Amino acid sequence: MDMAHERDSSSSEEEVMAGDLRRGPWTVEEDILLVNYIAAHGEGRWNSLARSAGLKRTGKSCRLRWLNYLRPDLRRGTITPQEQLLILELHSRWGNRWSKIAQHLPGRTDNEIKNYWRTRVQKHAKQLKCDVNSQQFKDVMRYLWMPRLVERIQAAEAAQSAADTPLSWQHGGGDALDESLELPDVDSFWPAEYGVAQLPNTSAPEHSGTTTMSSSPSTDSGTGAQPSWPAAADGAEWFTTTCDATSAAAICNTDQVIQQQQAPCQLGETWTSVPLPGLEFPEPGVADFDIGSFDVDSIWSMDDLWYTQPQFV
DNA sequence: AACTGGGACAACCGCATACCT
DNA sequence: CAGGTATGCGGTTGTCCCAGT
Repeated sequence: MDMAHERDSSSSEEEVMAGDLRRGPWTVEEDILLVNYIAAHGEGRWNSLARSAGLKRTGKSCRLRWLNYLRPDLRRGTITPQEQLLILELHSRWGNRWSKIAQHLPGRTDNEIKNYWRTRVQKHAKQLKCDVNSQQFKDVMRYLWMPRLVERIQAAEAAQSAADTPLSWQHGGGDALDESLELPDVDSFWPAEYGVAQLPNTSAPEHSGTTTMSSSPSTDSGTGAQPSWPAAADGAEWFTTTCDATSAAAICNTDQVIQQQQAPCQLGETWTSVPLPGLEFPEPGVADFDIGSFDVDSIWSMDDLWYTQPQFV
């Protein structure tokens, strides 16, 4: 979206004048003034910059405009599944520390991430009639959406390597991905410090075999506590999302015992959606986090419940 | 065609912290 | 060390656009 540059700078009727200071949407002329001034003198000292550049704006306003819109290294366009995955993971760890989260998404601003969270993620929580900070909703993210995102990332990767053609992340291929966005490699995109542990390819981490909750290795404290899982072979990386029967059952409001896969999802593996035993599934019914629409009932009923498990190959 | 409601995003506001004198 | 100023951050609001009616 590039509303500011489409706006006619003469349409200033709605803009509020507070004393000698302008407020409201920025005009093209103001943008040019700010960009040119920063190009010549650099950024910083925003109050004096605003005056020197001839902008009738507060320093705060100039800084925000520059950081959130005019800065040349901004990456505009659709939030990719990789970025979504990272946002979910980092938010689960740090909460609403938007600036901190944004530092790990090059070219994205804290404002953009914050808006994404409010418009997409909180919307889903609202649809599910639960608080976005509730354990219930966190479980939905952790056990359904995040594995699904991993699945989609890997599927797209596979498709890309097979066809070596531009990809669309959108369902149905109707909405083209911003062409400026390169599709990053999952392994390189997901650095080890983002809550991944090393585990062997051939065996899942030891678990009780009961419904004991295996908490995610990522913690909100941000202290970097890592799980005491076995070391990996062959550089395998494990995604922190774990599939746990208790939480899955809670998510689905059912007492039915769900086959659990307590091993974290491994990024390097092939992921498959597996129907629950004894149930028939016409189509995968997991929430689609990207397109922003899904059937709430499909989350909460058993009819469409799928869970994801790593397929060892 | 007009209206309306919701989504998406830009911008503002208040507070906290850092920095400077 | 205290006070003032600048900057950064998170929450909230405002505005535009578009799909549905």
